[in-house]
Amino acid sequence: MATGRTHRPATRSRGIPEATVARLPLYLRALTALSERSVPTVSSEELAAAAGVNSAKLRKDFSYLGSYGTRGVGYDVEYLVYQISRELGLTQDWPVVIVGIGNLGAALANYGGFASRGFRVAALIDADPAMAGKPVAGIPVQHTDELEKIIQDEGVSIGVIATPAGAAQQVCERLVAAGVTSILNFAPTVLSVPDGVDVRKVDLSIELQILAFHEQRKAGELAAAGTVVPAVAARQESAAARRGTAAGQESVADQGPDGDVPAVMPT
Amino acid sequence: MATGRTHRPATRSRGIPEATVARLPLYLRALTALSERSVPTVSSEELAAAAGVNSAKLRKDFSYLGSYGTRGVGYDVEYLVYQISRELGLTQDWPVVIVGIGNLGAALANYGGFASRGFRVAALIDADPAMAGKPVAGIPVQHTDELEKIIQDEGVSIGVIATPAGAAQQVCERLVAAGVTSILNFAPTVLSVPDGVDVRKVDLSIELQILAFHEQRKAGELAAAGTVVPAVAARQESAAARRGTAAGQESVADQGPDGDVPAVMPT
DNA sequence: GCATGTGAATGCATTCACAGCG
DNA sequence: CGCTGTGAATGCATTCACATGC
Repeated sequence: MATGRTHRPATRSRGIPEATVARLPLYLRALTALSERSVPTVSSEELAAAAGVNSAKLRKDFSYLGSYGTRGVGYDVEYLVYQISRELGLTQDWPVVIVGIGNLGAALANYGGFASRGFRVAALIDADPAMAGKPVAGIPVQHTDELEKIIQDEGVSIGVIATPAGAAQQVCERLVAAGVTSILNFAPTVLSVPDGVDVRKVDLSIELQILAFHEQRKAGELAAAGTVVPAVAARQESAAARRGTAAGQESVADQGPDGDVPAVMPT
Repeated sequence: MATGRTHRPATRSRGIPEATVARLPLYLRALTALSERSVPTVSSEELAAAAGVNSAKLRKDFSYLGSYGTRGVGYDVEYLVYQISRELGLTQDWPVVIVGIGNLGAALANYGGFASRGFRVAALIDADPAMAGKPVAGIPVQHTDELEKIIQDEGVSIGVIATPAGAAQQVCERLVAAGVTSILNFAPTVLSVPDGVDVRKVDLSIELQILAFHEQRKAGELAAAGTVVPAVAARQESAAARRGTAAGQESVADQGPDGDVPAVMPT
């Protein structure tokens, strides 16, 4: 397995549903915005709208954390910010390492969202000796040889993998062996990890493919209904023009030899 | 709403569950790898292992597409690759535009996974006039003024937003008005879109926060069990040392004025 | 009165387990 | 005989609707 879930029945402490956990950061962001505008209190309806969910769901989510609202009034913004931050573990400092400083790794290093909210880029690591010492986002890149040392010295438990797909599993194993127990994987590979290690995956091409599926269905439905949408017509024309072949089966799975693109891999 | 789901009951055509759609790209990737190694046929068990799911789920997923396997044998790799590609709409060409060519936008433009699988970067768009004409990944950046023209000329229906959070909603509206109906959003904001437009969100800081939640719980459980994990101990020491304050509530939500980080925003 | 908090109802998704077929 | 394909069973997540309490 490597599905990014801890599979044991989760030591019956306070079982917050996974789906709820995934929404807490959303609420937190909306609340932080309110807090910055000095809004003192907010109703489930308003907050739900800001976070893009419906209010019943939000109330149920919050009910897992405890009773932090006031009936007839709403929620105290500051208090909720604190409670959610604490629940998510953001009141402590989480050093993270980013491995693979290509295009994507550099973008991540520069990402403001890392620095805020208790995360801190403890080190940037790359296999290319030519990168060593070169500063990215103000932090000097270190060579992969240092990986274990860095993780132990800094007490890193969260690692970000932004290497090519071919290197990801090996990097993953070194991270885990050195003590990392949570991994955010940007490489398009299934990582296998021992029990107790969480993996979350961010996969650009998967997201695009899901969108394409829905796009296609929209187009199909419209066509069936006899509607003609200009943009769609244009796309299909130009697509047909560009593509030599008729149905285009074998455009799938050809993309030149690998090891070319800097930090991210084919599909 | 803006939850990235078409909310109508989906014109009873062939209702492939959303969860299944989200896994098809995974299967496709595993199958493509097998195909490249000229493996002719594969069992649900093997393929499931390669894709990181269990075999029952995989079989059920495939059953929504039709009966493409052979009992007692398994699935024909090439045939399945084709069927899934077709189902996902990858046998046609999808021009996409990327808006916001900062660090992240550039990484996306260079991303190999874009180019393969039927996606084609039709244009890179940025609001900074200084960027105009500058080539990124071999494609000249165009100014935001051209946005509508590009989308119409190229028949673009999928847009990628990699701008700062502040600009995202406005960009989104222009994309939609120009005819885009699917959006992949990297900006940490809730986009609101009209019905019929799909939005998918990729949010780095949310992923990290979810990992932190699980990390924290692991640490708690271990502590409760009296175990001492070196890495954890180290992290907590150094965290305490670095942080002046005791419980650290107000490290949340301070990160200097915005408009500093190139293509991606705070949290 | 009004918005929270929550049992109960519904709807999806996953898993089980085995009938069916090559 | 082995592996697919799928009804039936289970488990989660979302939604409904209203009792509860400020």
